[in-house]
Amino acid sequence: MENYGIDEIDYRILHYIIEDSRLSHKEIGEKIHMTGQAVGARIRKLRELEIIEGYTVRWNPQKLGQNIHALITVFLSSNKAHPLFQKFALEHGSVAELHRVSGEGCYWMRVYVKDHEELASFLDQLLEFGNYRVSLGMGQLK
Amino acid sequence: MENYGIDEIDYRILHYIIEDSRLSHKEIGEKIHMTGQAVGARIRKLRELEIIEGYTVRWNPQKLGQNIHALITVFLSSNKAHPLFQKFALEHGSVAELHRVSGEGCYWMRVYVKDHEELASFLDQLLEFGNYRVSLGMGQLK
DNA sequence: CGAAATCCTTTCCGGGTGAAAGCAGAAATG
DNA sequence: CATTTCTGCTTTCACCCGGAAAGGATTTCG
Repeated sequence: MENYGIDEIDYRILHYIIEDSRLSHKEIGEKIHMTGQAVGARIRKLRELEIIEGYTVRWNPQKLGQNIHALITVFLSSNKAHPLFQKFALEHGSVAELHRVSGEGCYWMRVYVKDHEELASFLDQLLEFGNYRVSLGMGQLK
Repeated sequence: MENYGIDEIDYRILHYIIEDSRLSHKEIGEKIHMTGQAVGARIRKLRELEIIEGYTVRWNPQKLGQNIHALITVFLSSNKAHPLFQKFALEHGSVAELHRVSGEGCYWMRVYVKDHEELASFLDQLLEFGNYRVSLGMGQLK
């Protein structure tokens, strides 16, 4: 819970740029009654503390033909399977996110593919390493 | 698979800005042998097509004291529970992501909390609506 | 009280962004 | 084949943003 020197103002700034990282410092400053430069200094601090890890975009897989959004929990069948599975998942372009987990399963991952066929093929490959449980995303609410 | 007018160059640009949305158009242009303005026009097109939905940052929940990253599948006990559950999840600050799913469960969500106590309290509230399965994130690999 | 630290504002400069105009190559048409 | 049209890139330009530096207000501590 090392809270570094983060205060309420930093939180508010962080929320604003999570929402839209292209807000100018000046615009954010107007919301919180500061100059843009002061906001810039705080954002720089958030970067240096690595609370902000990087800048990216929200993009729409469906509009690129990735119509299937699968949330997959993986149960490896043997301890030896880990390195191979990791290599597989890291290198596979359909895997958008991968976590080691405890609780249900060994890994959890997010996969985007374009159709059922591609999903089936992916799951076939996955069977090499162990078992899985799949949920298909039907719409993001938040 | 409505591919709009997206070509290989657009894909490359998109990958670059998913990686780092603060790359200047000029820098991207150097990688793909174009001027910054041409890159800017393509990015504008990606925004207008809503392939790029918005700009945001990658941030580190742990450094803000949100030490627990829970991946939760929710099984609602009754059809009547949906509206209330949705309201609960949408309004609860710990819920970072929420999807309707088919397959395992009714909903899938990502939750950040600071400790086990907070998680337990959250799960208690969740029990009002139905059942759940929890996995705890132990490290992101991708 | 005086010094140091912190954090803000003011000022200024380099550079990025987006608009507009112009140009080149490809495709369509007579 | 010549002409027109369209598309997408480059050039130019004006504006604004972001970061650095310097200065000022407030708090902390000996």
